[in-house]
Amino acid sequence: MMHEPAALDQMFHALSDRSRRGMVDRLGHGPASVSELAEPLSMALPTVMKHLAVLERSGLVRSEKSGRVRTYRLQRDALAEMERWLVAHKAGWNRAFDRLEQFLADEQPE
Amino acid sequence: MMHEPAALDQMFHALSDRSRRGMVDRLGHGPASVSELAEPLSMALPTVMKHLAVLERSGLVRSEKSGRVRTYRLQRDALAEMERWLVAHKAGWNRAFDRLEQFLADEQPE
DNA sequence: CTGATACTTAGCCAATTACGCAAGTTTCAA
DNA sequence: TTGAAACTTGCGTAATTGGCTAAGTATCAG
Repeated sequence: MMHEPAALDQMFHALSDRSRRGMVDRLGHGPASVSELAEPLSMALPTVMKHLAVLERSGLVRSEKSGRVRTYRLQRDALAEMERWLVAHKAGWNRAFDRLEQFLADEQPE
Repeated sequence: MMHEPAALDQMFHALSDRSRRGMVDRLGHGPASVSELAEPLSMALPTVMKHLAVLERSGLVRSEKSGRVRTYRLQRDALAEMERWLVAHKAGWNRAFDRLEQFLADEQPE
């Protein structure tokens, strides 16, 4: 259960920035070029590229260049690992509160 | 649709560190004191406290002090927001690949 | 060949983060 | 009241981030 690969670090980190989440959002509507991704984000192009590099390192997106255009798209199954973690821990969350309720119930039989 | 509160930043960031995920994991089994959380993590206490501060700022956990012991516990419903984001975007992920498949099907009628 | 397009690379900077050590502070127990 | 336990605070340092400008490189259109 302690497999927790470093990839998880990268993915959570990648999504901890609003601009990057915005890019992911955009890519959910289909592949896009660097400038298309940059357009809504009042930021210099090199800054956008750094964000894209973070996303790509995390494995959430991938890109390929054709001519002078680099196209980014979502990486299939990339969310799987994060989802696994969240689902596994949601269980823990619930267990914790179940126990709390149990405890309260025991404390105050009224 | 662009509600994306800053809390999401904090939560994703909080979970982007393996030690912090470990603490959350531990708290899934029940509340714990600072030293209990520190014990398995070969780190100085002040370092552990900073990690805990990050988790608490994110809203994922909360703590209260009684006597000289501060007890941490998971914050109910904290994962809800992250889950909402992930679920919403998993849809995007799937949509993207549905379209890709459609495209490939159109391109190569063979 | 020339210029515009679409990225890339190479710095630079301010702010934040991650970590550690050392020295507090507050409780609790004897 | 003395000492240990359990945090807390206060630094200091090194690395990382998120942003920029300026100057490349590589295509593509004419």
